[in-house]
Amino acid sequence: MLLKVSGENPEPMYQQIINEIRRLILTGELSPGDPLPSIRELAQQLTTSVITTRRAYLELEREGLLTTRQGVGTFVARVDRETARAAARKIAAGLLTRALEEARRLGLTDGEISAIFDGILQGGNG
Amino acid sequence: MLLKVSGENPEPMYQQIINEIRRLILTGELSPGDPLPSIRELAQQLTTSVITTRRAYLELEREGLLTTRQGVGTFVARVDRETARAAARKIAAGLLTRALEEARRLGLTDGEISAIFDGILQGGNG
DNA sequence: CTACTGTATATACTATCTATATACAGTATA
DNA sequence: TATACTGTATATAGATAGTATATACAGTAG
Repeated sequence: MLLKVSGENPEPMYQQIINEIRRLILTGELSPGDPLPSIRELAQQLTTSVITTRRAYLELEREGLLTTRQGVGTFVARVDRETARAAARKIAAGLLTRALEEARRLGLTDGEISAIFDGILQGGNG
Repeated sequence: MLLKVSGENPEPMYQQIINEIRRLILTGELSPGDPLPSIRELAQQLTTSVITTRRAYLELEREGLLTTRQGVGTFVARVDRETARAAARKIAAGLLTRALEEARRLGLTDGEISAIFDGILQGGNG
């Protein structure tokens, strides 16, 4: 399991791990029942501490994306695809809402913001 | 000058002050040449420390939005309306780009993201 | 000259994040 | 049963970011 985390990213490491694992699950790259590396293994892989990896796992467990058993390990929880997609859409909606609100607060009209967004989509990658 | 900052907002206070003053300038509520409260005044108004308000002013000065003279005070810099609007659009583009990228990383297609965005715009306030 | 302004520096505290270590309880396997 | 792993818990401690308070200096305006 290869997570894209970086010490240069200003975001806390545990948050990066959460984001990455959540993405792998929501995109289907990790399936229900898949085992995750132990918190010790992951800490070693990412050259970070066990507290950090455990915190990430705990948060994802709280979200219902992971299940954990002492002595056994941590696994992707049973999450059907439609629920996963709905979760992804919800997260995206939150991100877009926040961006939209900030843009509005800068005095831009919805029309202007919409035009900017479309411009980004066109100009965006293929 | 009334800034909307809150200790409950997880964002650092200096960042909130920066955002608010930047907004006032970009929306035209503050005009070129307008004086800002002294760092001591603002610190008192917002019940925060001088270091915090000074940090906000310094950053905005670095951005070119404020000019400062020792012994005199701090003022809104000469910024014409079109440049201000362009700056606002640029900031908005940055916010939207980041939200879009995160949404893509969740496995959502541009079509889906666009639909979500439109839904937010419709459902958004009036 | 006085009262303000920004600039600089020092000390110190709080909160968050993270590293390292130790120990316990549970599980799986040989 | 012993071993090697797993997660859980706790302790100490360091680094960083943000912030509070205080003091002092230099500059400005009336």
